[in-house]
Amino acid sequence: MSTPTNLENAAPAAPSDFIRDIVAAHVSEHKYPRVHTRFPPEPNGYLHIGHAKSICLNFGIAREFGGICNLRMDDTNPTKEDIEYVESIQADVNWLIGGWAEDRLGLKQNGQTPEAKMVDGKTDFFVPPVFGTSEEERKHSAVKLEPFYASDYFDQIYEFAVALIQKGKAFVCDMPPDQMDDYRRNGKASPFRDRSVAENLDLFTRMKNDEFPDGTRVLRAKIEVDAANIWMRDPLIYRIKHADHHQTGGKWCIYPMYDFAHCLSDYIEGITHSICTLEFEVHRPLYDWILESLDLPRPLPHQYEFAKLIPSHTIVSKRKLITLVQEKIVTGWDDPRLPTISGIRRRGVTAEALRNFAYNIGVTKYISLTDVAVYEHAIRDDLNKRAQRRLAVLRPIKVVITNYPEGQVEELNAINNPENPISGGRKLPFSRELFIERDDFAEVPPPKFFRLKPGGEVRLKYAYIIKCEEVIKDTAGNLVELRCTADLDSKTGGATSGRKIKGTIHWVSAAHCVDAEVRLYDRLFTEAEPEKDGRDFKSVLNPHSLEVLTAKCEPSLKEASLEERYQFERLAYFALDLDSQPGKLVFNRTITLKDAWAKEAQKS
RNA sequence: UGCCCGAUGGUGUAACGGUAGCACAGCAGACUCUGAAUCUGUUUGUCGUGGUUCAAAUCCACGUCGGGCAACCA
Repeated sequence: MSTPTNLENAAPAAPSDFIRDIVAAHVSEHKYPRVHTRFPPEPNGYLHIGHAKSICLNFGIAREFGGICNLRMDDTNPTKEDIEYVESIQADVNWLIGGWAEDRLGLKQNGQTPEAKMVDGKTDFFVPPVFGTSEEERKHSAVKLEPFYASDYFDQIYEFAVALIQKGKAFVCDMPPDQMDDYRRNGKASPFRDRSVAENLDLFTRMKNDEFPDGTRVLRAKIEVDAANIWMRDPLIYRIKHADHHQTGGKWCIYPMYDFAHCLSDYIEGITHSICTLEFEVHRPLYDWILESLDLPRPLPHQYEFAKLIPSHTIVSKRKLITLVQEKIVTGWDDPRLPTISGIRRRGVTAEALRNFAYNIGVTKYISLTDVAVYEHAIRDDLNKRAQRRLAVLRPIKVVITNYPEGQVEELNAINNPENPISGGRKLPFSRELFIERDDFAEVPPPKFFRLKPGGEVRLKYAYIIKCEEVIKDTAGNLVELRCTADLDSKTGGATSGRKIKGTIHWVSAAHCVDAEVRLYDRLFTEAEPEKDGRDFKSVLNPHSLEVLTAKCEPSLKEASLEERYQFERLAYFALDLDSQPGKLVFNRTITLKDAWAKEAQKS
């Protein structure tokens, strides 16, 4: 999005956490020629706010230490993955790192796969990154770039498996799945554990050549039968799966498991710091064992683990996100109520706000629940500096200024953003008939109410001080109109404009305003932990997570753009939605302004 | 049950043997042509018990509590 040029760069100078400390130590001792991280999502769902934390960590490190961060699709399970997700992941990553770390993004030339070369007399596989480009440059470049894919390495990973067999460190196991699980749980050796290298090679080749049905045979690493760490109990590294792959089509009927593919993918790409979440901690010995068993010529990557983000008042598990989408509880993966990156973006949150949030929450190994208020604060903080102020009335009541001439129109000066003087101003039409916010009038005012009330005065922002003279109701007793008089000398800058009036309210001119659909989003769940104590998250859905209204907007909003952010004064921040058409404005409420009055009103 | 990891105010995080700090939230006030923003003040904390030390959130031991893993998922 376009960024006002004079915005202070709110991004804090240098984040610090235990992983960056490790990287910094490696840099100072020149352990690696260059820091190289990676962000390796599986394309089986949309990226969410938890991934955003990981992206900010991995690209942040690349950025701070002059390194590179590869984007890699961790696509070793074709039955769960889809090209739709590959595409959404790229869009989301580009958006989040745009203008911040996009030049650290490691990609590869379209179709490029690792080549075998000799290093120190050993066969090696390596695929170099292309980096230092902006998204814009990539779009116009003749050389097409794309993410890395674990599936690009299936040939090499297969070779590594063969090498492991040849070293006597892997074997083909014919046990049925249930029995194998049972043996592993009980630390018993597979009866096939001691097959000869020749037989293993033959069987593995035949697995690859489509001679066996799914589930009949697997390749297992030969490590330890009864290791304390279950992941070291002769873990499975290749399985037969007759399924077309979104990248390799029908080429393979065997696919490597995560543990085998991931460390080797890291190695092939020259990754130095393989940063993942805590649940992989127990896999680390296996990660190291595989790489160390293969006698590889280049420095090995190492794995470091951190606690994933758990935000309050939402859910982040892919399976449950899918449920919300499929059961149409939300409108799609980019529903602005969802914690998906595409939903967050559509809601109007900027990438910078999301990055600042990621910085604020830090990185540790302690599993914690992050209060959504921290997230909301990051959004408000960003939007306050960025958003153009506008006047709009969500729930209108009509006001007639009885002492203002009929047919007269004044153009009043309004400031676009008091936080940002160079953002300039605009003209606001004022006339005899206006709309004000329903909540800004009370016939029977509660204590400390300093908005409009019968016989009371209030200031219209940028305009006059008005006094409520009469309340007009229909026969049913519903409020239809307020008749007010204005202090005609009190216009901003006028003789009596300095009068102390406690309340200032927003308004629009009835004859000049434009209608817009506004979608008022709120938290999707009413509870901080929707699934606390095994409760069904659907039982705590917030019934008011979306309210749609037609708002009365000042006319300048006709020129609203998708890139801009708006504050409807005294209400909330809004962004134009994708659904907007020429002549039909649709705004998403990104987040409300803090509302001290709501808190005060609740006390009484 | 085994193995691994963790524990600092309400929440999140810092302090790397030497004054427990910051942010969010809360509360009180100032300012205000946004009850926003801004500013000021403020409540609340080192899981427990021992030990080492002049000195422990930090090192050690034991315990308690919480979490992860035990998929032909990643």
